[in-house]
Parts: sequence; structure tokens; C-alpha cells
Amino acid sequence: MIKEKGLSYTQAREELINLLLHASTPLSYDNIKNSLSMDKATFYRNTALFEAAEIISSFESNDKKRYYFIEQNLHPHFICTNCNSIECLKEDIIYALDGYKIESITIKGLCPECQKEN
Amino acid sequence: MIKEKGLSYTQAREELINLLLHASTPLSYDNIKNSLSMDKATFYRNTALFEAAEIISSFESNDKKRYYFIEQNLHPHFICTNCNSIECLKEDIIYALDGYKIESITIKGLCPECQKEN
DNA sequence: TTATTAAATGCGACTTAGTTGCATTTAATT
DNA sequence: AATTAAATGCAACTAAGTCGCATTTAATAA
Repeated sequence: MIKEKGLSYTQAREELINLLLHASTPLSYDNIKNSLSMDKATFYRNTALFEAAEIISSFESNDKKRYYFIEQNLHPHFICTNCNSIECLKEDIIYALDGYKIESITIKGLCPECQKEN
Repeated sequence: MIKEKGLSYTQAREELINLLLHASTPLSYDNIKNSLSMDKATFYRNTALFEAAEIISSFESNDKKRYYFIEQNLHPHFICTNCNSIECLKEDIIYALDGYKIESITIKGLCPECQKEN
């Protein structure tokens, strides 16, 4: 996967890809810093590289943190503006926007639990 | 509009609402700081207040800045990951997600111009 | 209209996610 | 095994957004 894109294969990169591959939702640096053996700078340099190589995608959440994920099938992510939780929405929404290339779809609002609280 | 929500009516708040009402795309503090007579802190305090009162919505873009807008009709915003431009998409996408309240929809990818360049 | 007071504002200091420069280490090739 | 360009760690830095506090202003009461 890494080599396919002409990137050199390092310990840190394998670790990062593995974490993202097995994650059930997008992850921020903060989410996984304790599981990472690499430095913060390396994390961000590699995520940038992987994004450029189109191995991963990312988005900014409500909490000012960037979340990274490996897109399996294009599906929207839901971000709760109250509890900041992130959820993969199962509905495969296939947008065809003429001329645009779509990398990610994010829907913001209140998740069912937070909506009940009001 | 401000008074309707039980907020007191100030110079700064009128200014802010007016700017957002007449904008054709979402705006960041950086976009309009030169047109604003209020301080940065006041801008952010008022946008937070307006969001809580559901007068405006916002999202984080690719450039680490937060963009604010007054939602007229729920439509997605497109963010180009190459040139960071933000565009309102005309297609009214009406999602009905059971149990969720939707505040904004953001689609990230390459805009037509940036896609041509590759 | 003026006096009162709670809320709004400006300013400067602060926070923190992410970035950068540079010295050191490591992966890929000869 | 030797070479070298690329990858990494560390520490210093950047910048969007936040916070505390003194001052000003909007809303209400007198």
C-alpha cells in the first residue's frame, strides 16, 4: 500500500497505516498519541504525505482537531456539535458533482443522544 | 432578528449580522477583519452566541479557520482542498437522518479548476 | 431624563493544534 | 559494507481562537 505509491516503507508509516486501517472512525493525533511511537512532527508529516498520495483523507472537526481516515467506501461522517462525537453514517451517499472530485462529506448537527437532552 | 432571540441589540452585533446576511459565501474572521469595527474577542464571543441561538452556523475549513454563515436554505458547502476556496452548492440536498438534527453539510475535494490543473 | 446595574466590549496575555529548522538516524541502492 | 537522500526526533515557533479583567454601553427603574 505504501510502496504502491512510491513511498519508502518505514516503521512509523506502517504503524500509522495499521492504526487507521483498523479504526472504526476517523482519528486525530490526540486520539492515538499514546499508541504512537513516532513523534508528533512525524505523524503530521506522514499524514500530509498520505493525503497527497490519496491513501488517506481527513477533515477538521468541531474541536479544532484534524481527523484522518482511510476511505473504504465513500460515506458521510457525522459530527455532533454538542458532544463532538464522530460517527460514520452507513448510508452510501453517492454524489456526482460534475467537474468536482469528492474526497469527503461531513454533516454537522446534533446526534440523537444530544438532541434528546434538550 | 437579534431581539427575537432575547439578545441585547448592540452596534457590534448589528454589524456582524449585516455582514453575514449580505455575504454570498461563509466568512471567517480573517476574511472580514478589516471591515469590522469590533475586536477579535467580540467577534468570536458573538459568533458563539449566535450559534447557540441558532441564528448562524459554522464549519472548520481546510485552512484551520472557522467560517460562519446565515443559513437560508440548507445546502452543502464545497471546500477545495487545493485552493481552499469555499462555494455554496446549489443543489438542495435534503437529508432526513432519523433522530439527528442537521446544521450543515460540507463536501471536501477538488474544485473544477484545481482538478483540471492535474 | 437620569441613575443603576448587568451585560458587552477592548485589550493583552494566554492556549494549543499543527509546523518548521536542523542535527541525527535510517532505508534503499551501488 | 559504503553511500546518500530521505525520514525522524527534538525544540522552537506560528497563528486561530480563548480568557481575565478593567472599562463602556444597553436596558430597566426611579
